[in-house]
Amino acid sequence: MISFAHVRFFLYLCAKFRIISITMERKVRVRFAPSPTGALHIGGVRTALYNYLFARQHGGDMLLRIEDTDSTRFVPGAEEYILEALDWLGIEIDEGLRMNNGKIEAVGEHGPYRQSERRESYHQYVKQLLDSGHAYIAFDTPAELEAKRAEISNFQYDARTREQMRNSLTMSAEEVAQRIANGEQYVVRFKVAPNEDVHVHDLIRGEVVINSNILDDKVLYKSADDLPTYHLANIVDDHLMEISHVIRGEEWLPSAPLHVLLYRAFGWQDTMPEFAHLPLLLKPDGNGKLSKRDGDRLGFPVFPLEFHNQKDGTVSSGYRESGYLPEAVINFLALLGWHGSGDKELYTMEELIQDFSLDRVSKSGAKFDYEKGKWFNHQYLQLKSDEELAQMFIPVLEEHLRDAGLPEYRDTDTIAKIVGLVKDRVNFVPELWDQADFFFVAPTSYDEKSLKKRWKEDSPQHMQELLALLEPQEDWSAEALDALVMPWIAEKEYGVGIVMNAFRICLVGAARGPHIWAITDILGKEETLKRVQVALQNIHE
RNA sequence: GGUGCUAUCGUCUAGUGGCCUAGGACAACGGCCUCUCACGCCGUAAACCCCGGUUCGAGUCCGGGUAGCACUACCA
Repeated sequence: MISFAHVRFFLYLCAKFRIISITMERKVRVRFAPSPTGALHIGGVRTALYNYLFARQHGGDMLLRIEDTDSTRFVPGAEEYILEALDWLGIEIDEGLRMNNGKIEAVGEHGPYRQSERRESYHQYVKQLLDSGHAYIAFDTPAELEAKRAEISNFQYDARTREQMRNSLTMSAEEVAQRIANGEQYVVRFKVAPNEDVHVHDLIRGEVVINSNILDDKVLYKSADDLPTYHLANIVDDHLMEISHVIRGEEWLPSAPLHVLLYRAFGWQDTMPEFAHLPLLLKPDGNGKLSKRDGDRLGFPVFPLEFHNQKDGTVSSGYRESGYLPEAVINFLALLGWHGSGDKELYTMEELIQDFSLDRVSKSGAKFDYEKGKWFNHQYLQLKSDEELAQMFIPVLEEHLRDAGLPEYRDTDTIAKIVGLVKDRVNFVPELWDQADFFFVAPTSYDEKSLKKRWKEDSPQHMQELLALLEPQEDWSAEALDALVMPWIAEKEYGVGIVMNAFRICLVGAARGPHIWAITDILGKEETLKRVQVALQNIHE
């Protein structure tokens, strides 16, 4: 006969010895729980990615919950931004809030998924802690606390000091009730037991032990806005939403013991999630956490999408708008803090899901290397077909040609052909313009350095002769032109480099670009000859 | 200040006691290719934070330093 006590004891053993709890194969459920306080930072994106990879690999669920318990820091549009960014990157949400064709939708049985909408459900848990003596009510005002901190250095609201403060531990029940009835504002604080070693098992760092003396009696709930703080809401929601693994940034490691204590106070230690604290993303130069300012200073985005902050009116650049491909951003981010067992560096999302594992995540912070990010984008750009790239390039093209308009002979097929000629030399789609501008606009000026080096005394003479040679030519194919021009150069002994570079300057305006016959092929006979004539008139030494 | 985490080329990292004369990638530099600029290919330079200990043997294990970072709110 198996009694309830037996089951409890078994669960206790499972919690005590991790090996058993792993073999129990609890359904994997992870969550990404951002705050809508602005654009989603690239470090947050990586946290979301690792959660997603972990969930997919274990056939589990990826949840998205909005942690908006601080009404003062709310930024309009931030929530949409976060969901849109994840959608763009291909990080799929199984439960909670997600983007569906540009509209926010909520899916799942554990909702609502915004903490501000879960207000009522936190009340009973605050009460539970109060009733069980794990928490108490405090009336100290922010000003009083500030004064206390100014008066006593290193002041901490804890077992040593709470007896001197204005709270339900130092007042009669009647006085507490009276104050609340009078509408006095209060907070509920967690009562941390002193001098206890709290063990946190971290999947990346192993056992972390912190003495409870350094923990303060954290505020769990504030009556002012009738909302819990992060710590309470987070634990309650993770429990209610049956989260199995909490994968979050290293900045949370110091408060993990508090969270463990909270799980215990609620009596939820048997189903407490596993923790994994990810290393931080650091500044490329110097030390410290990567911040928005670093991006501005060093000239690269730290946000996935461009963000228009409705609160302060600022605009921040994004990876998407800078021409990044989502698969490149994913690959780049995945390798910042994680590495497979071999030398492989190019991973599709599917391969990442296959190979990802938390025990191969680094323990130390990773400096953000923007140059490597460019390289990843280059790799993924080359994988795209010319047609796909042409579609992405056309908006850029139209932007550049706004006044001039697209020449009629530049149809989509031709654009794809042009893209194919220059794509291997760019890292980003917008850079295609820098490489291919002369296909669309005839040169109006000629690069000085190129002229100095490649435009010789005889060049006008050569170009005149070349013009005469090309004018009667009917077959304008690359092969035909090559067969016509090369023997002529050889016969006249002008030198291939001399003639071709001068020719190139006429057509391009500088000493750059793809093979010359590829250029004449796209330009066509009429435009080619015209450009040489114009150059002959305009180039003066 | 206190507590915790971390420590291999400039950067991301491989490395789980002998396969390490420390491997790969980005960036740098040099060469090749070539009508140009790129791309690409080939190559060069470049690291185990310091001091002890354990061991026949330490980048790898242990201790102590040092340094960096994070946290230390009625923010998350």
